Amino acid sequence: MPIRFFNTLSRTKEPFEPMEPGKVRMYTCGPTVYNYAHIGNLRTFLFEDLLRRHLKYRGFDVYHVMNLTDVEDKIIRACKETGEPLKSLTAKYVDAFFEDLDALGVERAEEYPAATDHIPEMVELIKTLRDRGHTYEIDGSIYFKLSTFPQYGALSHFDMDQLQSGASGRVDSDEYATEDARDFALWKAYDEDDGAVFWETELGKGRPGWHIECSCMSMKYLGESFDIHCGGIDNMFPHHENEIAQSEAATGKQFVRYWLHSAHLSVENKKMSKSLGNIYTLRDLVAMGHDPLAVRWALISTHYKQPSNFTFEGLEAAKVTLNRIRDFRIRLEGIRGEGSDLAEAIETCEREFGDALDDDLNISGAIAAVFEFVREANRLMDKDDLSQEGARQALALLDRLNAVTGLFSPPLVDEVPQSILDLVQERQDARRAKDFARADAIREQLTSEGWVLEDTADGPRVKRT
RNA sequence: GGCGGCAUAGCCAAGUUGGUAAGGCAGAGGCCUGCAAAGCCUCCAUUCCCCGGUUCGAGUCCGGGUGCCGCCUCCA
Repeated sequence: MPIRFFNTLSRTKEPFEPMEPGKVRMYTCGPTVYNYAHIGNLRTFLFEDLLRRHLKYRGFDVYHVMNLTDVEDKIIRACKETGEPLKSLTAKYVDAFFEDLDALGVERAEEYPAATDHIPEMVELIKTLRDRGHTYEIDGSIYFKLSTFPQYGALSHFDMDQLQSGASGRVDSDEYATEDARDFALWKAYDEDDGAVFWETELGKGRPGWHIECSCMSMKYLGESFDIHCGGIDNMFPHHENEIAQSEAATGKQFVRYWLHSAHLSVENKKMSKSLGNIYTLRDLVAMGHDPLAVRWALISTHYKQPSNFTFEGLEAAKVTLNRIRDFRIRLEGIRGEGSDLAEAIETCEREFGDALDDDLNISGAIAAVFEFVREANRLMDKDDLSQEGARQALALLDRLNAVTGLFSPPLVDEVPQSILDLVQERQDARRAKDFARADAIREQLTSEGWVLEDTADGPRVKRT
């Protein structure tokens, strides 16, 4: 069965075939680095991570580019408010962004181009558009003339004549001195509010519009036509629509073949908003004591196209589920004897897992396949009938599936303090002396200090709660 | 006003071309255990927002409602 993706362009699931066999070139809209990424942003990045990992799992050579938007209205505003220079402000949040990715176990893309490193390329692209008659200039700013690109709207399926300009209530009319309200800026002439943020270029003194960086950098690193472009659903219009207009007007070629958009995340059934105080960053959750991998689980385990609801109850459930996998791995690692293997179950699990993800990244189905396998393997271990080789193969399976999802990794080994080990030993002595009251008291003490004690066939084991 | 998405057990959430409701969490009972924990077994949706229709058969198709959500110029 081929991989199929829901392509926003056609609004249908299509078999995925890259332009160049065996090689996938993809671009994903990255962070605007003026703040810490919130869990909604992270959900999208996790979906894209799953996408690239699954393509690699299926044998594709993936070349993935994610931009860093480091010049833009909100950033400039933040600079004004804090008095911090653009570069140092954005550098701080770029670092934070990569820290978050690492904590969540997100694989690195091949390239992370920053907008401010590509001003000359953007100028060139704008000049090309100008030469081709797609632009006009007002007061030093250059705009894309939408009337020269009649295909506009193909992605979002908006009928431009029916768009109600300003319906979202977010448009500041003063901001748009364009001929047509729908035209968008390619280059913004310098304004005093921009402070020290400007470039002296052939187009004059100013800065690029937001959309142009994605057209420019994606085509620079991936070519004028490439396979996959992703982003949050909110970027579909106008951002991605504008990217298409800029790119295709400049090259005359199809820009992107498959567009994949992730749905939004709500928090406790409410839209994230400052007034509700429910915009969480990864570091907020970690500060509350949550495991980043539990956050990964909570954010990745709902199909990307499905609106998802983040709840603390769900995060707890993710933690418990993650622990189930971790305990399972530890149990497998302890298997030594002879017995049956799990060849058939492994084959079934991996096939169902792969089939599910091939079907537009059906992560729920993939996870379900893994739990069927976990139960079967546990059953065999309960009967003491799993061979060491079988256990080894089961662990190898988990490693393969972990390479795709990042959900089945080995637990981090907790450093157990000597004081805790002493208590464990003391309890063992008490048990041997049949002083169970004392033994239970010690276990309660361990619990209160954040450790769970389990008596296993191989002796007592402590782990973090 | 326009466009789009979603409604499946207490919660989260899958359900290809219609064929008789995955999985996880929580809960109940049992096995195991000195007691636990972990694990395993059993139970937990005559039913998939509502009303019609097509069909031998619909969560899945068609028509009509209801509710929630998103986008409509720079929010992933």
